[in-house]
Order: sequence, then structure tokens, then C-alpha cells
Amino acid sequence: MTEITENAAVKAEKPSHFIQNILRTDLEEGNVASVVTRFPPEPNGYLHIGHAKSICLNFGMAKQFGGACNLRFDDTNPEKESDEYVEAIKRDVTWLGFAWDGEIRFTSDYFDQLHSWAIELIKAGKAYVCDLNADQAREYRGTLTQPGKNSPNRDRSVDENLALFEQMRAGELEEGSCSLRAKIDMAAPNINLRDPIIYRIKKVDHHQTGDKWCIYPSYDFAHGQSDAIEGVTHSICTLEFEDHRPLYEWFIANISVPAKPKQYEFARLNLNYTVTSKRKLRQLVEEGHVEGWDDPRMPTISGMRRRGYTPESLRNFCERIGVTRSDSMVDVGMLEYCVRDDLDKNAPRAMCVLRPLKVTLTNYPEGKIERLVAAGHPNRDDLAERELPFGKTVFIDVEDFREEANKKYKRLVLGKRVRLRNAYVIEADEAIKNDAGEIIEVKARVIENTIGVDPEDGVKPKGVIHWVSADEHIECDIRLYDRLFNEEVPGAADGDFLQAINPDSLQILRGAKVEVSLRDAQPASVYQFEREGYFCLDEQHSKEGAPVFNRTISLRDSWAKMSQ
RNA sequence: UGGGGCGUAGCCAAGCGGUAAGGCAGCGGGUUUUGAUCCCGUCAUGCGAAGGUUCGAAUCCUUCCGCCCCAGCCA
Repeated sequence: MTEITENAAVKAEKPSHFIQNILRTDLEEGNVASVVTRFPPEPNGYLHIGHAKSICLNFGMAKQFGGACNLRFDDTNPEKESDEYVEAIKRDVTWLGFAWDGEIRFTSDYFDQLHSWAIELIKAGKAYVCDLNADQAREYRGTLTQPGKNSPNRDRSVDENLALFEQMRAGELEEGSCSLRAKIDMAAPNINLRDPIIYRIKKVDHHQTGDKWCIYPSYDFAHGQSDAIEGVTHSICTLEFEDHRPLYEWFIANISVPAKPKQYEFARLNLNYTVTSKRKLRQLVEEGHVEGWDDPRMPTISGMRRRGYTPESLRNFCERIGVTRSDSMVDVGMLEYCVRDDLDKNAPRAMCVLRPLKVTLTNYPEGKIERLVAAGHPNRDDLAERELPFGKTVFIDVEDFREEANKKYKRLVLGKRVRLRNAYVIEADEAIKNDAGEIIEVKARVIENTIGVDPEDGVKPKGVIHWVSADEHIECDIRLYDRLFNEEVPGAADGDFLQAINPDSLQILRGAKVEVSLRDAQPASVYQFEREGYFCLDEQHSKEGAPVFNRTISLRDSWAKMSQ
């Protein structure tokens, strides 16, 4: 009874997407015994939010349908790849909350098999060594509207092809001088079928296989066959590979592979005000526009992790945006919502004054320190309470005091009352200024007996502001982040995405004051600094006794909206 | 102008011939010792456009329009 109701509710809340429909149908009709997917990154850069969508999809489908998902490094181009990236990718996938089936796989694990399948194609008269160089090959390929011309070497004998391919393998031929091509159709309207290159000479060491090979298979030749070797049933990739599907199927049909995997495509993630292209992200790193791949402003998994985004929030985001075949541009506001949603529920609360203004409580006894207690979270009693030392001098934020203000301003105003969160109601009497006319201190009074209750005289405080004890607190730096780009589609305007970089994406505040309960804060835990936002310790910049906090994201701020 | 895809609200996205789900954003209101959270309400006579079929069309047919991808020995 309950189950039926719950299932019905779940169904109404979250309809299935087309990949789920395909998997369910294939399982029901017995087309596959179980589902096997794979996440196939090339280790040539760090994973970003777009990869998170693919990871959640591939691992998520395996999990939902009781199947398996492999992690396979698609390492067919040693020139661009490195072990640093494979380590980072493993770390990121794990952090996101997924576990791959069995051992890590590498396409390079299959180089021997792939090589013998290439020979199989040659023997079947379906592949040949072509002597055209890259420029010539381009000319022979034709254009989008004109068919290509056959290579002069297209009808070489099997024996000659075998001998030549062996020479390629043995390193006897120069890089670029020739290649192994599949013999399909130079007049095919789909350019991918115009005798695609399946093996090329690259005399470079490989991060996994060392100097064993000087020829490497192309993506097209390696991917589907690797899927077949691993028993992948559903090879899920992005839309730009759609035109490659006929080629994927051609190889599977013409080679003695152990299984017949199928390729399905979905739309990659586009996020506004964000760049999700490994090439561009690498450029930001290499040209020093950011601190590194894990800079908190980067949309990389490692950057978001350092920023304080949680695995749960990212998974939820990927769940919410859906999986379709239509190009879309998701609003970053959706991501921000997911981050706030998770953090609001789970982040312990604390107080931190970002821009300190000294407040002296003239009627409070000199030297007296009260140990007040505050909840760890307003809606959860399972999070530990914390102790707040309260004394004669406190810091509040400069933004929270005005000499005069209209009724909409719900903070401290001269002659008016405000509540110090988790503490007393106070009333401001005087603003002390320096020679430049800047307010450097506020003299105020504590209204007695106002811990947990309103003032006895019936004059209620206008609002609630946060504060930190001047006697006991921790000095820290705060790093505030804003979007890295000012344009919705960076570079769409003049073609150069670097021109769209937001010069104010990082703002550092020195000398902020955070409450003492954060003495042992760890980088992995995110706190809500009440009324300000969510923050976490930055492991790169923090030093012993000199913590630095990253603002993960601000709180929603309707005041900022109405006051502008 | 070849081939392959995609068009449902500002942004995602259900819907698959029976009279437009849900979420984000926005707007209005309530609760609140965070201007947060939470709660309530509101937000497409309309589904890229025009014709057609049908008692009935976002769903079927025709034509048109727009956008994306493909001419690496990258993936």
C-alpha cells in the first residue's frame, strides 16, 4: 500500500528520460541480460561540471538498473595525455560518490587486440595503408557538398598492406608519411565514412605503455571495440559523436568482436557565464588567469570541491537538469540553488564579521565575559551547540550600522535597537569618527535581560545582526568569489573568451573576525557564516594560526535586490 | 547549397491523438533571533510558423523558418 503510493509519487515527481526508457525496454525485451556502461574520459585535462553530468548518467544508470559501470581512460593520443590527469580523474570520480566496476581500464590495455583487429580488416580487404600525407588526405576527402576521391593506394594488395602496416608498427616509416585507413566509401555523404584513418604513426612514448608502440589507434577505431571487449551494452556519449555512429557500427559489424555494443547520444551540458571546454580551461590555467585547475572559480570538479560545493549538490544538479537530445543552456542559478539547498540543510552555523566595526557596550562591566550558547543549526539539534564568549567590546559588520536610515533598514541605527544574534539586544548611542569622517567605533548599550526574550519595556529590536567578540576571536582572511566571466556565453561577442573574464572575480578581505569555535575547521567542512553565506577553509592559502576561508556561495539576498 | 540532429514559459523539462506535469528564476503574501530556510499563492487560450487530416492535434501529414554538429593522422 505504502509502496504503491510512494512509487506513484516518485513517478509523478521524476519522469524517466530517454536513456532510462531505452535501458528499461532492452532489459524487458531481453536484448541485454544486464546493463553495462562506462565513463570514458581522455586523461588530457581535469574533469569539469560537464563531465559530472556524464558521470552521473553512466554510473547512475548502472546503479538504477543493477548493472555495472567501468571507468576507462580513453588514452589513444599520448601526445596530449599524462598520468597526472588519470590520478586527478580517479580522485574526482570517487569524490563525486561513484565506484567503478572492477579495475580501472585503459584503452591502451587493448592495444594488442586492436592491432590484431586492424590486421584482420586488412586481410579482409577492408583496410589499407595510404601514403597520402595529412594535406593530401584533406584534399582527397572532398568537402561537405562534394564527394571525395579514392586514394591512389586504395587497391593495394593484402600482402603489401600487411607488410606496410608492419613497417609502420616497427617504426620504419616516418610520422605523417602514411596511415592505415578503413576502406568504406569516399563518396559517402557522411564524411566520417570517407575511408577514416584508423591507425597513425606517433613516435612518442605513452604514459601507460611506454615505448612499446609508435602507432596508435584513432578514437573511432578504438572506442567501439573497447566497449565490445568490456561487454559494454550501452555506450553513452555526447551529440557531436552522432555522425560517428555509422562508423562505430561499421567496425562492430566488420570485426570479430565478442559483443555488439550500441551507441547512444545525449546533449552535453552548457552553463551560462561558464566555460566548459578542456582547451579553454587549460588555457586559463597555463596563462595564469586562475591559480590552477582547482582554482575555486573554475567549473572543474576539483575547483568546485575546493570552493566548498558538495558531491550531493552536484549530483542533485545533474539530476535536475535532465537528459535529452536538445542543445540547452542551463542557468548557473540552477547550480547555485542546488549548492545552497544542500548546504542550508547540512552546514553548521557560525558567525564571522567580514568588515569589522568596533562596538563598545558602555554599560557592560569591564573584563566580564559571559559564555553564551548557540545552536549549531536552527532546524537540527543533532549538530553540536557552540559557545560564544560575550564581552564589553564586539565587532559587527560596517554594513550593519548607519547613523540614520529609513524603516526598511533592519540593522543598527543611532538611537535604535537591534539584536545581536544569539545574544543581547543593544541600542546605539554614538558614532565615533576619525579625521576623515569615517566611523571607526560605535558606543552602544546592552538592554538587560534580553537573552532569548524581547526587552521588558516593549520596544522591540528592529532586526538581528551577527557579531564576534573582540576579546576572543580568530583573525582570518576571506576570499569572495564572483563569476569568472561577465558574458553569458564567454567570447560569443568578439570571439575571444578571455576578453569576457571578470576582473573582480576574486576579492580578498583581510582581518575578518570569526568565532573561536572554528579553531579546528577542516577544509572539507562547509559552514554557514550567518547572514553572509557558506564558507570553507582553503587548504592552499591557510597557514597555521592564519586561516583563509573561501566563500562557497552567498546566501540568497532579497535585501540586495530591493535596495538596488 | 551534402549529411546528421534539435525547436514546449526568461532557463531546464514532462507530454507520444482526449484538451499544457514539475523544477529554477520572477512576482505577491505568511512564519522567523539569519533580509536565510520554510510555507502559501501566482506565472503558456499556448507548444518555431503556416496549411492539412480528425469530433478532437504539442502529439499524425505537408511545406517553410530557426539553431546546433561534421571537411584533425583530436577525443
